[in-house]
Amino acid sequence: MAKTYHHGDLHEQLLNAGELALSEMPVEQVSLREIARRAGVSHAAPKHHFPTLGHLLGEIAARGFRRFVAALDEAAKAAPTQTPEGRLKAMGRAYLHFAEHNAAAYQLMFGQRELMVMTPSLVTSSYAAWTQIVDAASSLVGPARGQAAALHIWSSVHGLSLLKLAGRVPPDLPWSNLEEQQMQMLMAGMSAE
Amino acid sequence: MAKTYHHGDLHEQLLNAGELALSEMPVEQVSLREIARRAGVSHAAPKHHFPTLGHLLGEIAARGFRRFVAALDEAAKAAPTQTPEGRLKAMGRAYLHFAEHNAAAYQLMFGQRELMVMTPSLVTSSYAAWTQIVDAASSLVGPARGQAAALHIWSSVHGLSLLKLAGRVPPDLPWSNLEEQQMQMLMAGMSAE
DNA sequence: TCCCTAATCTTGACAATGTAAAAATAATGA
DNA sequence: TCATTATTTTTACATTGTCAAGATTAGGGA
Repeated sequence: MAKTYHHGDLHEQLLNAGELALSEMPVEQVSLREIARRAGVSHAAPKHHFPTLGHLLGEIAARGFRRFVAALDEAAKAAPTQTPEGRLKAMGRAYLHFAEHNAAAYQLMFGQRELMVMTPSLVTSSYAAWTQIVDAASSLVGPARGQAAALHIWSSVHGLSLLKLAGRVPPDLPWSNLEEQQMQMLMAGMSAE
Repeated sequence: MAKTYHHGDLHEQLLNAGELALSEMPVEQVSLREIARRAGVSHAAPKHHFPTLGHLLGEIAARGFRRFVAALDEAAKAAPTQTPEGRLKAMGRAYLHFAEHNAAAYQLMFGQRELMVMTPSLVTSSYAAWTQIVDAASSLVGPARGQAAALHIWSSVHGLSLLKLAGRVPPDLPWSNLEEQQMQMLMAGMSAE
């Protein structure tokens, strides 16, 4: 089913336009009409490809999760010290880096945007991100404590990212040191017990 | 300057209506017109009390932070074991409880709502929340490491709250146990080193 | 080649939002 | 009492997401 009707795969172009918009403006400003505008079509054109804005955003978020998983995976493989802890630290740093440099996308992926629809591909791709962290955590603390440890990692890094994005980290704190300290405490908490 | 013009202190009533709305509907649906509607005035009436929706939301968030600080303070005072760790744990539990039972308010306070304005009272009340946690953390790990520890606590509990609110905590995990485990790892991470 | 059907896109409309300006109303102060 | 000022309402406008009706175009038979 090769698609080349009017615009040649508008479905794909809408996703691209959405991602581009998300990289250039805050998540709140990314509207259906804005995406359609960027794709060069009328404001109602997306209707036939995505029933609702929520579905379009859901697909964009799914793409984000795929990039996210890939970034963490790559970081783990490129970790300087190839131990469970070394890989986890590398993933943590990659996580913070991703959130900071893909702020709007990250906020869409994890945000409380009520209208975003849990598309099947969003479910699977976000679940893949979760299992990725569970696996990495399990290799450190064993499978029995894997999920709890993963939740702890995720909470910490997620919370830190959001506090930073929301500007709630006091600006007088030296960030570069802080990031390392946070990772340190995180690892210590899991290794203990 | 006793205020009893038309509605008898509409300023206050708008804040009340806003808080009530926030307790009855998701944060995304709380609009200027909705708050005005609940206060029984026209949609443009708030203009003379709050120049913009962002200012009104900012004041509501400030109130939320005051309730938040009070709740954590009370929890610390009522902690069963009056040690730095005991108080911190009680505060952590109170934090999670507040976030869960004031979901919309919490999401407003910490959310990435772009339009919310950092009102002076919001700055001071949110800073009060921060120093409250720094103080509690300092009493456990000493003032030198207080800020870093506070950030770690905040990140973890904040992240956990948001993951739960966003429905990203896998539902097959037993929450009651998890909450305790998370606190355990959190404390272990700070106490180490 | 022609034409019909179905997929795709545009146009126009509706209700809702935040904000601004103008008009109306009520309270204050002389 | 009355003019001034503070407060609220009424209109209006530019946005937004979604829907329904058209117009347009592509595809596959004849």
